[in-house]
Amino acid sequence: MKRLHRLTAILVKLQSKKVVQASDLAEKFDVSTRTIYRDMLALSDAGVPIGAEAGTGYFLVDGYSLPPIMFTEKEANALLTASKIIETNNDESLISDYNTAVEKVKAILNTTQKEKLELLEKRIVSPPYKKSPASTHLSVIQKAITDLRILEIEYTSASKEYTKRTIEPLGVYFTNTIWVLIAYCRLRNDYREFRTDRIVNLIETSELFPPKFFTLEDYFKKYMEH
DNA sequence: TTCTCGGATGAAGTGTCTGG
DNA sequence: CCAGACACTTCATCCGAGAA
Repeated sequence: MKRLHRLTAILVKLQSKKVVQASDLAEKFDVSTRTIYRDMLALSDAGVPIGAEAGTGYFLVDGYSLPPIMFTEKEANALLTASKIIETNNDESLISDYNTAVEKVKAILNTTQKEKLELLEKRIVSPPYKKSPASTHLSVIQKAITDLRILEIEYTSASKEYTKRTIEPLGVYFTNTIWVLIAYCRLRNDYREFRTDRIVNLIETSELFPPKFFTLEDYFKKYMEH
C-alpha cells in the first residue's frame, strides 16, 4: 500500500474511532509503529488537528470531525450568491472568512456541480459602486460579542475626535454600506455606536464582562425613537 | 539526491502492587 | 485510603539503510 493511501485510511480511521493506537494501525497496514508515528506527523503538518497521548493513542481534536453535510446545487448557488453580496461589504475579515467557507463548500461538491458553480461565479459580479473604506475588524468583533470579551479600541468619530475606549461589545448591524458596532462604552458610561471603518486600532483583552440582557430590538426602541 | 522506512534509545503517562 | 516503587505502554528523536 502506498503512503498516500495509508494516510487517507488513517484519517478515515481517526474520524470513525475515538482513539486509535499506533500499534493497531501498524498491524493493520503491515508497517512498523515507527512508520505510523511519521504518518501522524505528516497528517499533523498537513493541518489535521491530531492529539497524542502516551499510554492512550492518537485522536482527532474535538471540533474537527463534523457530521457530513451535503449541499444541493441550489443551496451551493445560494451560498455563492451571498458571497458576491458580501464582497460589496466593507469588512475584509468577513470577506476572507466567507470566501474560505465557500471554498469548503466547493470542495465537497462533485465535478458537475463544481463546473456549474464556477460558471455561475463568472456570471455573478459584485455591484460596481464604489466601496467605502475597508475595515478588518468584524471577525474579531463578532467573536468578542459571543465570548463576552472586552475590547480596547482607538476610534475616530465623525467630528474627527480621536479617543481610546474600553468597550463591551453587544451587537452589530449593517447599513447599506457599513457595519456598526453597538457597545457599552466605559469612557462615556453609556451605550454607543461605533462604525467599524472608523476603528483605527482594535485590541482583544483577556478580560470578560458579565452578560447583559440586551437585544438589538430593545436598543433600537430605546435609542432610536427619540 | 531525495524519500521512505526501521532499529535503538529516551521521555513521559498509566496501571498495579505493597506497606504504612 | 494514600504514597512510593516498579513495570509496562506509548510517543519522540537520532541515525543509518535501501529504493527510486
